[in-house]
Amino acid sequence: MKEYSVIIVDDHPVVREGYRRLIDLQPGLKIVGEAEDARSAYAQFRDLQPDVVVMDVTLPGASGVEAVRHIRQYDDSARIVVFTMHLSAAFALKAIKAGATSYITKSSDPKTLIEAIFGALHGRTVISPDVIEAIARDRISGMGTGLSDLSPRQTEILCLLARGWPAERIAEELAISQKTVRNNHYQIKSILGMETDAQLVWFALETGLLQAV
Amino acid sequence: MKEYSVIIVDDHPVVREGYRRLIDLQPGLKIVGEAEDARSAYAQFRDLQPDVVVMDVTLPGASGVEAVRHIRQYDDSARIVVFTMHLSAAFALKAIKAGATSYITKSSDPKTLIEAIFGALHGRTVISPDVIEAIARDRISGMGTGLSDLSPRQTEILCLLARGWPAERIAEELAISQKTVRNNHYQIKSILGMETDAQLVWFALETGLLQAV
DNA sequence: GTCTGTCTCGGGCAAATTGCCCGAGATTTC
DNA sequence: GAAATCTCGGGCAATTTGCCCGAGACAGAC
Repeated sequence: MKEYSVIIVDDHPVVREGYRRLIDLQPGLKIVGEAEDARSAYAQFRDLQPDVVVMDVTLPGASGVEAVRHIRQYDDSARIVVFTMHLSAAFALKAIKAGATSYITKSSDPKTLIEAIFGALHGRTVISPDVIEAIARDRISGMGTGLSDLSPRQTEILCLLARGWPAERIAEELAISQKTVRNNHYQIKSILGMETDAQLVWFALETGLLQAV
Repeated sequence: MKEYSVIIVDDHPVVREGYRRLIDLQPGLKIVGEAEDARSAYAQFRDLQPDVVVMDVTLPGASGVEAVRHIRQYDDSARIVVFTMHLSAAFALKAIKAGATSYITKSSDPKTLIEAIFGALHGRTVISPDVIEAIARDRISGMGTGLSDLSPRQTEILCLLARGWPAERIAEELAISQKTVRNNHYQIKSILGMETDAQLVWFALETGLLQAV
């Protein structure tokens, strides 16, 4: 029986132990490497050429979605199973668009993860049921994730606004006038259909633009 | 050698596997039960009377801090190690005040967790270095968590504001005038020293007043 | 009893911001 | 090279904020 190689990427050591217990003891799978951030994930992939990568998308430093994109750029046939806490339609869509093969939440049954890994080996995409439901709900209630309706600049400004930066500081940071920041602020709220600034924060959080501490 | 009993509480199955690998294989410790939410954590504690509880504080449904309080109410000598992703001074202080013996973040070295468990058996409190630092930083920059500086009513209004409710809806909900809501809004911001509404959301999140999805 | 403190609720008003519309360069896309 | 899209900001009325004030309620202190 062929044994497939796996590398795991997660920033929490205890979670990596969990993967080992789950994946390594599975006949047919073998963990050949571990990484705890996006950069070393990429390095490990290049060095070890594993059959599958299992990774969280919330990592210290660069976003895991970036890591997915990066790895797929290097090797278009890479199989990447995203395994994360975030039950967010927007997050999932971003990951899939970036090139993830599957998207599974950590509250799923461990069996689901194993199935997703074997599925990925055969190029099958698995998305856990809770995420499917979230995506469906999202599609019904609105148009897409909403994030895609914003221009890059608007996304950038939203990011700063949601962090709690005052218009003044944003204007400095981006070297534009406060007036422009305010205009964008207004535009962003009306595009996303939000009434208050607090809602913007929640949006940024749900969408994965920002991460809760 | 006496073997101490442990129950683990976490809503992610894979993380629970990680605990098993870490704790169960440790000579002197044995996992006798698992729970995935606050209610069953309490039930398990009553049924199994373990020597230590290792639990995350962000659980589906009721907050883990409540679970800590509940368990300590039932058995004042219970040893509870909080093991969580949240690197937040306010969160840690709340957990400790609720009766947690130790507070360790998931990005800590696994050894730290084991040490905290054995420490807890002897009644020692262990707080991981990153949290200590966060608390120190907090104490220096402000006075306490800040939440205690707000009146009950202000806390209530903050809660609604941080959820993203417009002043109008808050006024309705609380049956007061919009003007009063606005005055409180201003007061809250100046008491807490915040400049923007987005910062209020982060404050509510860090302080445990609200929980991120 | 009265006094003092704190909380809640809101009025008032100048200063600042929002909501909304507009136009001009720069870039992209076809 | 025409059309579409971004980005940047001006303008201006309507609203909100920042800040100060007073009144009624209710606690505990003396």
